[in-house]
Amino acid sequence: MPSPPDSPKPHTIMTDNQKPVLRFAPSPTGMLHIGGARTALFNWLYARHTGGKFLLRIEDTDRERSTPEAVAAIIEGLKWLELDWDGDITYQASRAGRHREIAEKLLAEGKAYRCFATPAELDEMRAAQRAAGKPIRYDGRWRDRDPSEAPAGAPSVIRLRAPQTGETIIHDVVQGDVRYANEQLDDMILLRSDGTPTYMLAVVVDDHDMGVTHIIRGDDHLNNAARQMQLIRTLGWPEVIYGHVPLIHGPDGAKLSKRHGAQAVGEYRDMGYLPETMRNYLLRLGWSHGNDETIPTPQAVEWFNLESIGKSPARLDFKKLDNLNAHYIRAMADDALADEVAHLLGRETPPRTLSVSARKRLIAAMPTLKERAKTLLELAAAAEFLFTDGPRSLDDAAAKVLSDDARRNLGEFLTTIADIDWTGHALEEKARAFADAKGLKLGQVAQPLRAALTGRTTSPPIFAMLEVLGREESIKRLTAHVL
RNA sequence: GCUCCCAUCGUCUAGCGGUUAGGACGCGGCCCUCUCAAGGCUGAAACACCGGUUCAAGUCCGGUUGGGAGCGCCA
Repeated sequence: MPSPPDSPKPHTIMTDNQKPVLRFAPSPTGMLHIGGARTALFNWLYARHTGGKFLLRIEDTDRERSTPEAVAAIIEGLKWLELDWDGDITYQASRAGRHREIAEKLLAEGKAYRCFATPAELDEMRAAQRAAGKPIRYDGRWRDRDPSEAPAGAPSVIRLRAPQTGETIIHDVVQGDVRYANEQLDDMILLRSDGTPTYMLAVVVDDHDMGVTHIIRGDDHLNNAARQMQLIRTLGWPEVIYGHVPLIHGPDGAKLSKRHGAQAVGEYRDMGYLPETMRNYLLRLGWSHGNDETIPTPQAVEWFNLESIGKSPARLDFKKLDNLNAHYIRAMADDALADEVAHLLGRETPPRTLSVSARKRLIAAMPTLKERAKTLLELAAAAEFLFTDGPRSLDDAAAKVLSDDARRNLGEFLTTIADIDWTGHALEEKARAFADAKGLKLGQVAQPLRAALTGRTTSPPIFAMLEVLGREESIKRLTAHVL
Protein backbone atom coordinates (compact mmCIF):
# COMPACT_ATOMS: atom_id res chain seq x y z
CA MET A 1 0.00 0.00 0.00
CA PRO A 2 1.53 3.33 -0.99
CA SER A 3 1.95 5.84 1.79
CA PRO A 4 -0.36 8.82 1.76
CA PRO A 5 1.07 11.75 -0.18
CA ASP A 6 1.07 14.05 2.81
CA SER A 7 2.91 11.71 5.15
CA PRO A 8 5.99 13.17 6.82
CA LYS A 9 9.31 12.41 5.22
CA PRO A 10 10.71 9.11 6.35
CA HIS A 11 12.91 9.14 9.39
CA THR A 12 14.55 6.59 11.55
CA ILE A 13 12.20 4.70 13.81
CA MET A 14 13.73 3.28 16.94
CA THR A 15 13.28 -0.37 17.61
CA ASP A 16 13.95 -2.20 20.83
CA ASN A 17 16.98 -4.04 19.63
CA GLN A 18 18.52 -1.11 17.86
CA LYS A 19 22.12 -0.31 18.75
CA PRO A 20 22.72 2.98 20.55
CA VAL A 21 23.31 6.03 18.43
CA LEU A 22 25.43 8.71 20.06
CA ARG A 23 26.42 12.09 18.81
CA PHE A 24 28.74 14.96 19.52
CA ALA A 25 27.17 18.28 18.59
CA PRO A 26 29.53 21.21 19.13
CA SER A 27 28.73 24.72 18.04
CA PRO A 28 31.60 26.07 15.96
CA THR A 29 32.23 29.31 17.78
CA GLY A 30 35.77 28.58 18.88
CA MET A 31 38.31 25.85 19.35
CA LEU A 32 37.52 22.35 20.59
CA HIS A 33 37.29 22.93 24.31
CA ILE A 34 38.74 20.46 26.76
CA GLY A 35 35.28 19.94 28.24
CA GLY A 36 33.87 19.35 24.80
CA ALA A 37 36.64 16.88 24.17
CA ARG A 38 35.60 14.90 27.20
CA THR A 39 31.98 14.96 26.12
CA ALA A 40 33.03 13.70 22.70
CA LEU A 41 35.17 11.02 24.34
CA PHE A 42 32.34 9.72 26.52
CA ASN A 43 29.96 9.54 23.58
CA TRP A 44 32.59 7.89 21.41
CA LEU A 45 33.51 5.40 24.11
CA TYR A 46 29.93 4.40 24.67
CA ALA A 47 29.28 3.98 20.97
CA ARG A 48 32.39 1.85 20.54
CA HIS A 49 31.64 -0.13 23.67
CA THR A 50 28.15 -1.01 22.54
CA GLY A 51 28.87 -1.37 18.86
CA GLY A 52 26.60 1.57 18.20
CA LYS A 53 27.22 4.67 16.17
CA PHE A 54 28.99 7.91 16.97
CA LEU A 55 27.77 10.79 14.83
CA LEU A 56 29.10 14.29 14.44
CA ARG A 57 26.83 17.27 14.00
CA ILE A 58 28.00 20.83 13.71
CA GLU A 59 25.50 23.21 15.29
CA ASP A 60 26.13 26.17 13.08
CA THR A 61 22.72 27.79 13.23
CA ASP A 62 24.16 30.90 14.81
CA ARG A 63 25.42 32.50 11.67
CA GLU A 64 26.74 35.45 13.62
CA ARG A 65 29.28 33.48 15.56
CA SER A 66 29.88 30.29 13.62
CA THR A 67 33.02 30.31 11.51
CA PRO A 68 34.57 27.87 9.06
CA GLU A 69 37.83 28.17 11.01
CA ALA A 70 36.09 26.94 14.12
CA VAL A 71 34.59 24.00 12.25
CA ALA A 72 38.05 23.10 10.99
CA ALA A 73 39.53 23.44 14.47
CA ILE A 74 36.93 21.12 15.96
CA ILE A 75 37.48 18.51 13.31
CA GLU A 76 41.22 18.78 13.71
CA GLY A 77 40.86 18.39 17.46
CA LEU A 78 38.77 15.25 17.14
CA LYS A 79 41.19 13.79 14.64
CA TRP A 80 44.13 14.49 16.89
CA LEU A 81 42.33 12.76 19.76
CA GLU A 82 41.63 9.91 17.35
CA LEU A 83 37.91 10.01 17.99
CA ASP A 84 36.53 8.90 14.67
CA TRP A 85 32.90 9.45 13.83
CA ASP A 86 30.57 7.38 11.69
CA GLY A 87 29.10 8.62 8.44
CA ASP A 88 29.06 12.16 7.17
CA ILE A 89 29.08 15.26 9.28
CA THR A 90 25.65 16.84 9.64
CA TYR A 91 25.58 20.60 9.37
CA GLN A 92 22.60 21.85 11.27
CA ALA A 93 22.18 25.02 9.25
CA SER A 94 21.54 22.94 6.16
CA ARG A 95 18.48 21.44 7.78
CA ALA A 96 16.61 24.66 8.49
CA GLY A 97 13.86 23.73 6.04
CA ARG A 98 13.10 20.55 7.91
CA HIS A 99 13.07 22.40 11.22
CA ARG A 100 10.65 24.98 9.86
CA GLU A 101 8.43 22.22 8.56
CA ILE A 102 8.09 20.77 12.06
CA ALA A 103 7.36 24.16 13.61
CA GLU A 104 4.64 24.76 11.07
CA LYS A 105 3.19 21.33 11.58
CA LEU A 106 2.95 22.04 15.29
CA LEU A 107 1.36 25.38 14.54
CA ALA A 108 -1.20 23.79 12.24
CA GLU A 109 -2.05 21.25 14.92
CA GLY A 110 -2.52 23.94 17.55
CA LYS A 111 0.45 22.59 19.54
CA ALA A 112 2.29 25.80 18.90
CA TYR A 113 1.14 29.37 18.44
CA ARG A 114 2.22 32.69 17.04
CA CYS A 115 3.57 35.27 19.44
CA PHE A 116 3.71 38.88 18.30
CA ALA A 117 5.50 40.30 21.33
CA THR A 118 8.45 42.45 20.26
CA PRO A 119 11.93 41.95 21.75
CA ALA A 120 11.65 45.34 23.42
CA GLU A 121 8.34 44.36 24.94
CA LEU A 122 9.87 41.14 26.29
CA ASP A 123 12.85 43.00 27.72
CA GLU A 124 10.44 45.19 29.56
CA MET A 125 8.54 42.18 30.82
CA ARG A 126 11.73 40.60 32.17
CA ALA A 127 12.88 43.81 33.79
CA ALA A 128 9.56 44.04 35.60
CA GLN A 129 9.78 40.42 36.72
CA ARG A 130 13.32 40.94 37.93
CA ALA A 131 12.32 44.06 39.83
CA ALA A 132 9.45 42.22 41.47
CA GLY A 133 11.75 39.34 42.42
CA LYS A 134 9.67 37.00 40.34
CA PRO A 135 10.93 34.18 38.16
CA ILE A 136 11.97 35.42 34.76
CA ARG A 137 10.03 33.74 32.00
CA TYR A 138 7.68 34.39 29.13
CA ASP A 139 4.24 35.11 30.55
CA GLY A 140 2.22 33.53 27.76
CA ARG A 141 0.64 36.76 26.64
CA TRP A 142 -0.11 35.44 23.14
CA ARG A 143 -0.86 31.89 24.12
CA ASP A 144 -4.59 32.36 23.93
CA ARG A 145 -4.88 35.42 21.77
CA ASP A 146 -5.99 35.27 18.21
CA PRO A 147 -3.38 36.30 15.64
CA SER A 148 -5.97 38.68 14.20
CA GLU A 149 -5.43 40.86 17.25
CA ALA A 150 -1.91 41.61 16.08
CA PRO A 151 -1.19 44.69 13.99
CA ALA A 152 -1.30 43.84 10.30
CA GLY A 153 2.00 42.58 8.98
CA ALA A 154 3.62 42.47 12.43
CA PRO A 155 6.47 39.94 12.71
CA SER A 156 5.88 36.94 14.91
CA VAL A 157 7.68 33.94 16.34
CA ILE A 158 6.27 30.47 16.81
CA ARG A 159 6.19 29.25 20.39
CA LEU A 160 5.50 25.80 21.75
CA ARG A 161 2.23 25.51 23.63
CA ALA A 162 3.84 23.75 26.57
CA PRO A 163 1.89 22.00 29.31
CA GLN A 164 1.23 24.28 32.27
CA THR A 165 0.45 21.69 34.86
CA GLY A 166 2.08 18.51 35.96
CA GLU A 167 5.79 17.94 35.76
CA THR A 168 8.44 16.93 33.32
CA ILE A 169 10.83 14.32 34.65
CA ILE A 170 14.18 13.57 33.11
CA HIS A 171 15.46 10.11 33.93
CA ASP A 172 19.07 11.13 33.65
CA VAL A 173 21.59 8.29 33.62
CA VAL A 174 24.11 10.45 35.43
CA GLN A 175 22.05 12.74 37.64
CA GLY A 176 19.15 10.43 38.41
CA ASP A 177 15.57 11.65 38.20
CA VAL A 178 15.35 15.39 37.79
CA ARG A 179 11.89 16.89 38.07
CA TYR A 180 10.63 20.18 36.79
CA ALA A 181 7.19 21.60 37.52
CA ASN A 182 5.75 22.44 34.13
CA GLU A 183 4.42 25.72 35.44
CA GLN A 184 7.97 27.00 35.76
CA LEU A 185 8.88 26.16 32.18
CA ASP A 186 7.69 28.80 29.74
CA ASP A 187 6.63 28.54 26.11
CA MET A 188 9.89 28.44 24.24
CA ILE A 189 10.43 29.90 20.82
CA LEU A 190 10.66 27.34 18.06
CA LEU A 191 10.90 29.57 15.02
CA ARG A 192 12.26 33.09 15.07
CA SER A 193 10.49 35.96 13.40
CA ASP A 194 12.87 35.71 10.46
CA GLY A 195 11.76 32.12 9.95
CA THR A 196 14.95 30.49 11.24
CA PRO A 197 14.77 27.69 13.81
CA THR A 198 16.04 28.04 17.34
CA TYR A 199 18.54 25.69 18.94
CA MET A 200 15.82 23.96 20.98
CA LEU A 201 13.86 23.01 17.88
CA ALA A 202 16.89 22.13 15.83
CA VAL A 203 18.46 19.75 18.36
CA VAL A 204 15.28 17.85 18.93
CA VAL A 205 14.49 17.48 15.25
CA ASP A 206 18.03 16.59 14.26
CA ASP A 207 18.53 14.10 17.06
CA HIS A 208 15.28 12.46 16.08
CA ASP A 209 16.03 12.38 12.37
CA MET A 210 19.54 11.09 12.99
CA GLY A 211 18.13 8.30 15.12
CA VAL A 212 20.00 9.44 18.23
CA THR A 213 19.17 7.30 21.25
CA HIS A 214 21.53 8.66 23.94
CA ILE A 215 22.57 12.23 24.58
CA ILE A 216 25.64 12.59 26.76
CA ARG A 217 26.55 16.25 27.20
CA GLY A 218 27.63 18.87 29.72
CA ASP A 219 25.29 19.53 32.59
CA ASP A 220 24.95 23.13 31.49
CA HIS A 221 22.25 21.58 29.29
CA LEU A 222 20.37 19.91 32.11
CA ASN A 223 17.75 22.66 32.28
CA ASN A 224 17.34 22.50 28.51
CA ALA A 225 16.62 18.81 28.70
CA ALA A 226 13.25 19.44 30.30
CA ARG A 227 12.16 21.76 27.51
CA GLN A 228 13.50 19.45 24.86
CA MET A 229 11.64 16.59 26.45
CA GLN A 230 8.42 18.60 26.33
CA LEU A 231 8.95 19.12 22.62
CA ILE A 232 9.72 15.46 22.04
CA ARG A 233 6.56 14.45 23.85
CA THR A 234 4.40 16.93 22.00
CA LEU A 235 5.77 15.54 18.78
CA GLY A 236 5.11 12.01 19.99
CA TRP A 237 8.63 10.96 19.17
CA PRO A 238 10.66 8.27 20.94
CA GLU A 239 12.29 9.65 24.07
CA VAL A 240 16.06 9.85 24.13
CA ILE A 241 18.14 8.87 27.12
CA TYR A 242 19.96 11.79 28.69
CA GLY A 243 23.21 11.82 30.64
CA HIS A 244 24.39 15.18 31.90
CA VAL A 245 28.05 15.17 32.78
CA PRO A 246 29.36 17.73 35.28
CA LEU A 247 31.52 20.48 33.87
CA ILE A 248 35.27 20.59 34.21
CA HIS A 249 36.61 23.39 36.38
CA GLY A 250 39.99 25.07 36.48
CA PRO A 251 42.53 24.30 39.22
CA ASP A 252 40.93 27.00 41.39
CA GLY A 253 37.48 25.43 41.17
CA ALA A 254 35.97 28.13 39.00
CA LYS A 255 34.52 27.50 35.61
CA LEU A 256 37.21 26.98 33.02
CA SER A 257 38.07 30.21 31.24
CA LYS A 258 40.83 31.91 29.32
CA ARG A 259 42.34 32.83 32.63
CA HIS A 260 43.23 29.19 33.26
CA GLY A 261 44.96 28.88 29.92
CA ALA A 262 44.89 25.59 28.09
CA GLN A 263 41.26 25.36 27.17
CA ALA A 264 41.65 24.16 23.63
CA VAL A 265 42.82 20.63 22.96
CA GLY A 266 45.30 22.04 20.45
CA GLU A 267 47.12 23.71 23.31
CA TYR A 268 47.64 20.37 24.97
CA ARG A 269 49.05 18.98 21.76
CA ASP A 270 51.40 21.96 21.55
CA MET A 271 52.52 21.44 25.13
CA GLY A 272 53.63 17.95 24.21
CA TYR A 273 50.86 15.77 25.56
CA LEU A 274 49.94 12.58 23.76
CA PRO A 275 46.40 11.90 22.50
CA GLU A 276 46.37 8.65 24.46
CA THR A 277 47.26 10.59 27.60
CA MET A 278 44.42 13.00 27.03
CA ARG A 279 41.93 10.21 26.50
CA ASN A 280 43.02 8.45 29.67
CA TYR A 281 43.11 11.62 31.74
CA LEU A 282 39.80 12.96 30.52
CA LEU A 283 38.22 9.57 31.08
CA ARG A 284 39.31 9.50 34.71
CA LEU A 285 38.02 13.02 35.19
CA GLY A 286 34.50 12.00 35.99
CA TRP A 287 34.48 8.32 35.31
CA SER A 288 35.96 5.50 37.33
CA HIS A 289 36.49 1.79 37.27
CA GLY A 290 37.41 0.85 40.83
CA ASN A 291 40.96 1.86 41.59
CA ASP A 292 42.19 1.72 38.01
CA GLU A 293 44.12 4.77 36.90
CA THR A 294 46.08 3.80 33.83
CA ILE A 295 43.48 2.83 31.29
CA PRO A 296 44.65 2.56 27.68
CA THR A 297 41.92 3.26 25.16
CA PRO A 298 41.16 -0.34 24.15
CA GLN A 299 40.62 -1.16 27.80
CA ALA A 300 38.46 1.93 28.19
CA VAL A 301 36.29 0.82 25.27
CA GLU A 302 35.82 -2.52 26.95
CA TRP A 303 34.99 -1.09 30.36
CA PHE A 304 33.13 2.12 29.65
CA ASN A 305 29.60 2.46 30.94
CA LEU A 306 27.24 5.29 31.72
CA GLU A 307 26.52 4.24 35.30
CA SER A 308 30.03 4.98 36.51
CA ILE A 309 30.08 8.59 35.41
CA GLY A 310 30.51 10.78 38.48
CA LYS A 311 28.04 13.44 39.52
CA SER A 312 30.34 16.08 40.92
CA PRO A 313 32.43 18.55 38.92
CA ALA A 314 36.16 17.93 38.62
CA ARG A 315 39.18 20.18 38.47
CA LEU A 316 42.08 20.00 36.11
CA ASP A 317 45.31 18.73 37.68
CA PHE A 318 48.34 19.24 35.48
CA LYS A 319 50.63 17.27 37.77
CA LYS A 320 48.56 14.18 37.28
CA LEU A 321 48.35 14.84 33.56
CA ASP A 322 52.15 15.02 33.49
CA ASN A 323 52.47 11.78 35.34
CA LEU A 324 50.14 10.01 32.94
CA ASN A 325 51.87 11.52 29.93
CA ALA A 326 55.23 10.28 31.22
CA HIS A 327 53.71 6.84 31.42
CA TYR A 328 52.52 6.84 27.83
CA ILE A 329 55.76 8.35 26.56
CA ARG A 330 57.67 5.50 28.20
CA ALA A 331 55.31 3.03 26.57
CA MET A 332 55.80 4.50 23.10
CA ALA A 333 58.12 3.03 20.47
CA ASP A 334 61.51 4.69 20.12
CA ASP A 335 61.21 5.49 16.45
CA ALA A 336 57.72 6.91 16.87
CA LEU A 337 59.06 9.21 19.58
CA ALA A 338 61.92 10.21 17.30
CA ASP A 339 59.32 11.18 14.73
CA GLU A 340 57.56 13.34 17.29
CA VAL A 341 60.80 15.07 18.20
CA ALA A 342 61.57 15.63 14.52
CA HIS A 343 58.12 17.12 14.10
CA LEU A 344 58.72 19.48 17.02
CA LEU A 345 62.04 20.62 15.56
CA GLY A 346 60.30 21.29 12.28
CA ARG A 347 57.92 23.66 14.00
CA GLU A 348 60.62 25.79 15.55
CA THR A 349 61.51 29.15 14.07
CA PRO A 350 63.57 28.76 12.09
CA PRO A 351 62.63 25.14 11.49
CA ARG A 352 65.28 22.52 12.10
CA THR A 353 65.54 19.12 10.54
CA LEU A 354 66.93 15.99 12.07
CA SER A 355 69.97 14.76 10.19
CA VAL A 356 70.29 11.05 9.55
CA SER A 357 73.09 10.72 12.06
CA ALA A 358 71.26 12.77 14.67
CA ARG A 359 68.22 10.59 14.23
CA LYS A 360 70.34 7.51 14.73
CA ARG A 361 71.74 8.94 17.94
CA LEU A 362 68.29 9.96 19.07
CA ILE A 363 66.85 6.51 18.60
CA ALA A 364 69.84 4.92 20.28
CA ALA A 365 69.41 7.16 23.29
CA MET A 366 65.63 7.02 23.33
CA PRO A 367 65.22 4.15 25.78
CA THR A 368 66.96 6.21 28.45
CA LEU A 369 65.61 9.55 27.27
CA LYS A 370 61.97 8.57 27.40
CA GLU A 371 62.33 7.39 30.98
CA ARG A 372 62.77 10.97 32.08
CA ALA A 373 60.37 13.08 30.02
CA LYS A 374 56.96 14.24 31.10
CA THR A 375 56.13 15.85 27.79
CA LEU A 376 57.36 15.67 24.23
CA LEU A 377 58.70 19.18 24.69
CA GLU A 378 60.84 18.01 27.59
CA LEU A 379 61.95 15.03 25.59
CA ALA A 380 63.12 17.21 22.73
CA ALA A 381 64.89 19.58 25.09
CA ALA A 382 66.65 16.75 26.89
CA ALA A 383 67.80 15.32 23.56
CA GLU A 384 69.20 18.62 22.36
CA PHE A 385 72.81 17.62 22.93
CA LEU A 386 72.44 14.81 20.41
CA PHE A 387 71.52 17.08 17.51
CA THR A 388 74.67 19.11 17.05
CA ASP A 389 78.30 18.21 16.53
CA GLY A 390 81.23 19.72 18.32
CA PRO A 391 81.88 21.17 21.78
CA ARG A 392 78.90 22.16 23.90
CA SER A 393 78.41 25.50 25.51
CA LEU A 394 77.85 25.13 29.23
CA ASP A 395 74.92 26.26 31.27
CA ASP A 396 75.66 27.84 34.65
CA ALA A 397 75.42 24.65 36.65
CA ALA A 398 77.60 22.75 34.20
CA ALA A 399 80.22 25.51 34.26
CA LYS A 400 80.31 25.22 38.02
CA VAL A 401 80.89 21.48 37.87
CA LEU A 402 83.85 21.96 35.55
CA SER A 403 86.19 23.43 38.12
CA ASP A 404 89.89 23.59 37.38
CA ASP A 405 90.41 20.39 39.34
CA ALA A 406 87.64 18.69 37.44
CA ARG A 407 89.11 19.79 34.12
CA ARG A 408 92.51 18.49 35.02
CA ASN A 409 91.02 15.15 36.06
CA LEU A 410 89.06 15.07 32.87
CA GLY A 411 92.24 15.45 30.85
CA GLU A 412 93.91 12.69 32.80
CA PHE A 413 90.93 10.41 32.41
CA LEU A 414 90.87 11.03 28.68
CA THR A 415 94.31 9.50 28.34
CA THR A 416 93.10 6.29 29.98
CA ILE A 417 90.31 5.74 27.49
CA ALA A 418 92.13 6.78 24.34
CA ASP A 419 92.07 3.38 22.75
CA ILE A 420 89.70 1.21 24.67
CA ASP A 421 86.67 -0.54 23.29
CA TRP A 422 84.14 2.31 23.07
CA THR A 423 81.21 0.82 24.93
CA GLY A 424 79.29 2.20 27.86
CA HIS A 425 80.30 -0.75 29.92
CA ALA A 426 84.02 -0.48 29.22
CA LEU A 427 83.97 3.27 29.76
CA GLU A 428 82.27 2.89 33.09
CA GLU A 429 84.86 0.32 34.18
CA LYS A 430 87.62 2.76 33.32
CA ALA A 431 85.88 5.57 35.16
CA ARG A 432 85.49 3.47 38.26
CA ALA A 433 89.11 2.43 38.16
CA PHE A 434 90.16 6.02 37.62
CA ALA A 435 88.06 7.24 40.52
CA ASP A 436 89.44 4.54 42.77
CA ALA A 437 93.00 5.39 41.84
CA LYS A 438 92.45 9.07 42.55
CA GLY A 439 90.44 8.51 45.69
CA LEU A 440 87.38 10.07 44.13
CA LYS A 441 83.77 9.06 44.12
CA LEU A 442 82.40 7.94 40.79
CA GLY A 443 80.17 10.98 40.74
CA GLN A 444 83.20 13.25 40.84
CA VAL A 445 84.28 11.76 37.55
CA ALA A 446 80.86 11.28 35.99
CA GLN A 447 79.53 14.76 36.60
CA PRO A 448 82.37 16.60 34.84
CA LEU A 449 82.02 14.12 31.99
CA ARG A 450 78.33 14.91 31.81
CA ALA A 451 78.90 18.64 31.94
CA ALA A 452 81.47 18.57 29.17
CA LEU A 453 79.58 16.14 27.01
CA THR A 454 76.11 17.65 27.26
CA GLY A 455 76.69 21.14 28.59
CA ARG A 456 74.25 20.39 31.39
CA THR A 457 74.23 18.68 34.75
CA THR A 458 71.42 16.29 34.06
CA SER A 459 71.20 13.72 31.31
CA PRO A 460 70.61 10.05 30.81
CA PRO A 461 73.32 7.75 32.21
CA ILE A 462 76.53 9.31 30.98
CA PHE A 463 78.43 6.21 29.92
CA ALA A 464 75.59 5.14 27.70
CA MET A 465 75.60 8.62 26.20
CA LEU A 466 79.31 8.40 25.49
CA GLU A 467 78.61 5.24 23.57
CA VAL A 468 75.72 6.81 21.66
CA LEU A 469 77.80 9.82 20.69
CA GLY A 470 80.68 7.67 19.62
CA ARG A 471 84.40 7.91 20.24
CA GLU A 472 85.23 10.69 17.83
CA GLU A 473 82.44 13.07 18.80
CA SER A 474 82.85 12.38 22.50
CA ILE A 475 86.59 13.02 22.49
CA LYS A 476 86.03 16.21 20.56
CA ARG A 477 83.58 17.51 23.14
CA LEU A 478 85.57 16.42 26.17
CA THR A 479 88.88 17.76 24.89
CA ALA A 480 87.38 21.19 24.53
CA HIS A 481 86.94 21.43 28.30
CA VAL A 482 90.19 19.89 29.42
CA LEU A 483 92.62 22.09 31.28
C1' G B 1 15.66 36.87 42.54
C1' C B 2 13.73 32.03 40.55
C1' U B 3 14.73 26.79 38.90
C1' C B 4 18.04 22.74 38.69
C1' C B 5 22.64 20.06 39.91
C1' C B 6 26.77 18.91 43.16
C1' A B 7 29.56 18.01 48.21
C1' U B 8 35.14 11.63 50.88
C1' C B 9 42.69 13.55 51.79
C1' G B 10 45.41 19.81 48.35
C1' U B 11 43.61 17.27 43.42
C1' C B 12 41.20 12.88 40.73
C1' U B 13 38.51 9.14 42.97
C1' A B 14 36.89 3.86 45.49
C1' G B 15 32.92 3.15 48.88
C1' C B 16 26.66 1.39 47.10
C1' G B 17 24.13 0.53 56.38
C1' G B 18 28.59 -2.63 60.07
C1' U B 19 35.70 -0.75 56.53
C1' U B 20 41.95 0.19 60.84
C1' A B 21 37.59 4.93 55.16
C1' G B 22 41.15 2.09 49.97
C1' G B 23 43.96 3.72 45.44
C1' A B 24 46.33 7.45 42.22
C1' C B 25 48.78 12.39 41.51
C1' G B 26 51.34 15.80 44.43
C1' C B 27 54.19 16.48 49.15
C1' G B 28 57.95 14.44 53.29
C1' G B 29 61.37 10.34 54.65
C1' C B 30 64.23 5.92 53.42
C1' C B 31 66.33 2.45 49.73
C1' C B 32 68.58 2.19 44.83
C1' U B 33 72.08 5.48 42.31
C1' C B 34 77.27 8.82 37.90
C1' U B 35 73.09 13.47 37.54
C1' C B 36 67.94 13.60 36.58
C1' A B 37 64.18 10.34 36.30
C1' A B 38 62.00 5.58 36.96
C1' G B 39 61.20 1.81 40.63
C1' G B 40 60.59 -0.18 45.83
C1' C B 41 59.32 0.82 50.99
C1' U B 42 57.23 4.41 54.12
C1' G B 43 54.82 9.05 56.44
C1' A B 44 51.41 13.20 56.77
C1' A B 45 46.61 14.08 54.58
C1' A B 46 39.43 13.48 53.84
C1' C B 47 33.75 11.74 54.96
C1' A B 48 31.40 20.52 55.01
C1' C B 49 27.71 21.42 59.10
C1' C B 50 23.01 20.37 61.85
C1' G B 51 19.01 17.39 62.59
C1' G B 52 16.42 12.88 61.78
C1' U B 53 15.62 7.18 60.23
C1' U B 54 18.20 2.78 62.16
C1' C B 55 20.78 -1.76 66.94
C1' A B 56 24.30 0.63 63.48
C1' A B 57 25.22 6.28 58.70
C1' G B 58 30.61 8.50 54.63
C1' U B 59 26.58 5.48 52.80
C1' C B 60 19.15 6.70 53.53
C1' C B 61 15.87 11.42 54.47
C1' G B 62 15.38 16.80 55.58
C1' G B 63 17.66 21.45 56.37
C1' U B 64 22.02 24.83 56.53
C1' U B 65 26.39 26.39 54.35
C1' G B 66 29.51 26.32 50.25
C1' G B 67 30.34 25.54 44.92
C1' G B 68 28.29 25.12 39.87
C1' A B 69 24.69 25.61 35.84
C1' G B 70 20.46 27.79 33.61
C1' C B 71 16.65 31.64 33.38
C1' G B 72 17.79 35.21 25.05
C1' C B 73 14.08 35.81 18.58
C1' C B 74 22.81 32.31 21.65
C1' A B 75 23.98 27.43 21.26
